[in-house]
Amino acid sequence: MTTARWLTAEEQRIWRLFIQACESVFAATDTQLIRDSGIPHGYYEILVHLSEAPGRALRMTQLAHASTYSKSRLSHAVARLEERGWVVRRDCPTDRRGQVAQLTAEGFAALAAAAPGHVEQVRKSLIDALTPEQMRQLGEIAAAINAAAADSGSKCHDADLC
Amino acid sequence: MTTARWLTAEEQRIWRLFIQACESVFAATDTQLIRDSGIPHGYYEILVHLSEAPGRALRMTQLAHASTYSKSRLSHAVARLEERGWVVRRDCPTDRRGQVAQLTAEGFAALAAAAPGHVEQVRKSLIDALTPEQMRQLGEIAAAINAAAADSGSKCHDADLC
DNA sequence: CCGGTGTTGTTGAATAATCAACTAATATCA
DNA sequence: TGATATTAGTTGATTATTCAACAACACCGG
Repeated sequence: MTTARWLTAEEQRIWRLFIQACESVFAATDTQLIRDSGIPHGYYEILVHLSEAPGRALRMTQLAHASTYSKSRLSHAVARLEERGWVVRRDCPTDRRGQVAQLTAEGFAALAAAAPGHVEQVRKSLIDALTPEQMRQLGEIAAAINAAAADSGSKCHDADLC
Repeated sequence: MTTARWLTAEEQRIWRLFIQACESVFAATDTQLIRDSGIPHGYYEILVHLSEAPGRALRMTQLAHASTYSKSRLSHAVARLEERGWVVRRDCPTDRRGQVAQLTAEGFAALAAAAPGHVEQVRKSLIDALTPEQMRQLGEIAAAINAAAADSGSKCHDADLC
């Protein structure tokens, strides 16, 4: 590596604002979800992805990818969701190694009960804070960031996330 | 609360892009820091704030606020940084309840060694992915989000974070 | 069909974060 | 002053996450 280009004062300012903004949004949504529904945001995401899948069921690996969970983390998380009765694990019919996580009626009900408050909080923390133009810009910025990550991720050899 | 306004498809798309973008940036920076320096990003932030403080020292509460750590989390984290020899705790001279966390020479050296690689990663994950105009927009967007959080936070009664 | 290789998912140990309870010191105010 | 409330910070228990090792199965070439 050649001499590192240091951040300009402006770049550093924006970087820190960005960190703080992300943390404040996620802290607010997570706090609201736990307070009103007892569901941490990570679990909420799992339930959402299951609820949108055909048959409200997904293979563990697909679910992990959709929720950006590692396989291990998902395995532990689904175990806890199973204890709550919100998810069940079934054997995969086409691959005997595989497991299919399926949302139960109770899980769907819990999600349905939690969603309105969560949506309201997302509005408060993010959407209502921005102008429509800024929302549009944020979409493009986020897409650009994700594209860059996907690029460098293409040479990723990490155990779980590729 | 009246009937919740559901998210439009476009709002939901942007919200998910935003979540994913934040996760990809923080995952990348954290992975790089741990791989190259053995310092998780949260610890790095603590070291940075100390390094910038007068005397490279800060009261625990100020440090917690600067790093958006809860008091308990900071207390545990500083204990671990102390084990590494990067920080020392001293009694506060003006308030006998207080503790002052001070960066050691070793801690400063560790930070200095880690910084270039970290900066490089921030460029890769965020800055180089965006146009200068988008960086400017991101700064304003983040500022707006933080301002909204500060507003609703003004009625916050949480034990730690206010 | 058999052996190597990659994939799927789980497990338990180690590490980290959260939560509630607590000590000790300070601030407030009658 | 003295009673009470606040604030600073720590601690230990609970819970969550990561990490490395693993078992079971699928796939692929000979």
